[in-house]
Amino acid sequence: MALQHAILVSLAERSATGYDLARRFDASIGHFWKASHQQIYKVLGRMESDGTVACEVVAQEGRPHKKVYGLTESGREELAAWTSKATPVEHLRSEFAVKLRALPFGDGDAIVDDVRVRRRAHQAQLAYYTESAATYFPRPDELAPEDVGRWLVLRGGILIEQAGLAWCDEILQRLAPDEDER
Amino acid sequence: MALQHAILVSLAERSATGYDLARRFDASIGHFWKASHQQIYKVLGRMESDGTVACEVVAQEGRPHKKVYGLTESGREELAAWTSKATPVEHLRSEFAVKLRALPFGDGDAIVDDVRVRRRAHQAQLAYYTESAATYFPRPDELAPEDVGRWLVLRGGILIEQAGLAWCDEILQRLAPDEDER
DNA sequence: GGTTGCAATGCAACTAGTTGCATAGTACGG
DNA sequence: CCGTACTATGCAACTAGTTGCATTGCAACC
Repeated sequence: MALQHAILVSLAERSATGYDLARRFDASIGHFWKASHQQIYKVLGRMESDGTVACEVVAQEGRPHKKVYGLTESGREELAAWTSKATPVEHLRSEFAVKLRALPFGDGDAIVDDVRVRRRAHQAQLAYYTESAATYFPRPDELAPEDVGRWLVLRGGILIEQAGLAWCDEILQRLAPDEDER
Repeated sequence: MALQHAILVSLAERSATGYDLARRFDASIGHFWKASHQQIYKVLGRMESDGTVACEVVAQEGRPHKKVYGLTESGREELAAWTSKATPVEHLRSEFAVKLRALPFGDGDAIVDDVRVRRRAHQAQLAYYTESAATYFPRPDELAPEDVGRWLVLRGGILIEQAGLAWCDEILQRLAPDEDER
């Protein structure tokens, strides 16, 4: 039930509708935890009946009404309680690694193509994180206390994408050494 | 249905019982795709009725009988077909990153403890991969063709764990700079 | 002689997440 | 005026994975 906690964090940062949350989970926090709007509405509904969040229905002109959710006192407690107990170390799960192991039984060229796609994705993501870091945290040595978490998360993203990129480069060097990598 | 493909790869490398597979998914291939024995038996059953694997029941003395599974022709085709089509790039999903973002709303000391646990886990995993690489592939420049995939997977593991370790170190430097890191 | 552990298989109930569909009004481009 | 896109919410059916339990027999340890 980790989505619950991701929602708690997101709502702690700022109250929002399910729709807003869905957009945040497409960007920002969503770089580390994806969720569809269906799943968000479902969990949000459960959280409301649990009492960790509460909503206020806001009528809008020319738009559907919306339900703005915020944390309740019990939600804030739940969030604090979650941070204070250890999160089990998640093991990585990479379909891509499985596929690499399938090299002797499959189509090497297709796998190389796959690596190239993946390499570009890592590059794009890395560029995004790097720019975000430069834009929002131009002086990482003088961070406001409330920004430390976000900065560290960005740093994690950067390190992980760099590792992914380096992996792709090693693979390409091994499997397609003659071709121009770009 | 990625577990299916992981099982196909594992059985392509060597025929096995469900029990054997469960052990492999605790080590080896399991470093990149975990699965419980329950899940394995379930999927194996479905794969048998799909005709991608077939089993032979082997009686044993003083032990329960066992079902040794192997790939069928259709299983080999399915595996090759899977390698030849692109795997969607999986987005990472890190409860830990979410937790970091919860820093302003939670218990900083507990989070630091969590980072230490995580750091040790990355260190252990890195040591395991490094040793495996040294043991099984002492001469990475002269790999047999069938070993290339396994070698690249190990390299990926090493790069990812190094990135995880570096992340933990950055976090600790930021959040607990005075304390001895070891 | 009892407990623990290994080999070997599996069912049942549950939780989490995905995919597909539905609705409804507004705004904007062609 | 027609189609597309955005705001906003949600249900239903399905797939994947987790958790808990059950069985059988042997070997080894204390």
